[in-house]
Amino acid sequence: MVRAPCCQKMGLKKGPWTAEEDHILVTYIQQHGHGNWRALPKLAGLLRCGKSCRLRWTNYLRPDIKRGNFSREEEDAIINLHQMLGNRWSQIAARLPGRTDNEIKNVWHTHLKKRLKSNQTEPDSRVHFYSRKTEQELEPIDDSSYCAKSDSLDCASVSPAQCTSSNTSYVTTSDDDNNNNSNNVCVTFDNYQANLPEPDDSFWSEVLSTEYSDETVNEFQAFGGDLQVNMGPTDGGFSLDMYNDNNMDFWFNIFSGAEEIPELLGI
DNA sequence: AAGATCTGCAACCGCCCTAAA
DNA sequence: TTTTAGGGCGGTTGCAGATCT
Repeated sequence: MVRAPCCQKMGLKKGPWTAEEDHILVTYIQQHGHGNWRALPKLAGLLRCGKSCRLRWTNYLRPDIKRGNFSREEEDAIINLHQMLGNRWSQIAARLPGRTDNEIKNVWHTHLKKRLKSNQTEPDSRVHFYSRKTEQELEPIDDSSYCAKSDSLDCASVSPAQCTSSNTSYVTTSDDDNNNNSNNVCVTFDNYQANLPEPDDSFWSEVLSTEYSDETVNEFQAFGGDLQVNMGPTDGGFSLDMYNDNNMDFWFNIFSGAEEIPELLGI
């Protein structure tokens, strides 16, 4: 058997798809499914290679694709996931329903990479919160502040090296947005140290036991590696997610909401 | 107003993995 | 065990529209 060149056969069309081609492809797949991509264009009457058809379908024509701009929440999710997964776009896409790996890859290269680069600071070991207060007015932010100002909050992550065994939590973050012109300021863990207790064993135990059984947590930990907890802003306030370094299939949302996390952090 | 440059994104390329022959 | 087809994936390209000068 000799491998036939996929997209280099004479007479096969390349380049942008026309509305008519889209219609033919969608109609065919709706009626017959896509089964064998290589055979599909011939059966459907398209002068395209199977690979081109597959890409057009998966990246553009699939009915479950969400079109339109990415929300701030989605962008933050991509940034967080990219920190964990690197350029594994398909894995990132799997966690963002309706978005394709190609779309996420484009957003990363055109928006998010620049956003991170322009705001990048030295890596540190502080947890960052943002408020519309001026730096001189730093003070502990109460729950209602978080709720009301969730749209001005940026990325924060809290990552204990071990959920149940560490005495001192390891706290890290990415400094994502020092956007002064919107009067946002960065409130660091250091600034809060007097008022914000470091999350300790009891904090993580409480978080985990609230939502998950011991069995689930044990299974989660059995894969080894560090338990990681990511906290970031969402439309509703905060989302706290737990994942395992060594097995990305383990990904749990612990909380979503404005109230619980500041409360648990003792803010 | 027009040409130059930049930006965003759809599509392609080529490598890799897996299942089947 | 080897070879191949099929499909998945990440990197890159090229074009069209937007913005700048």
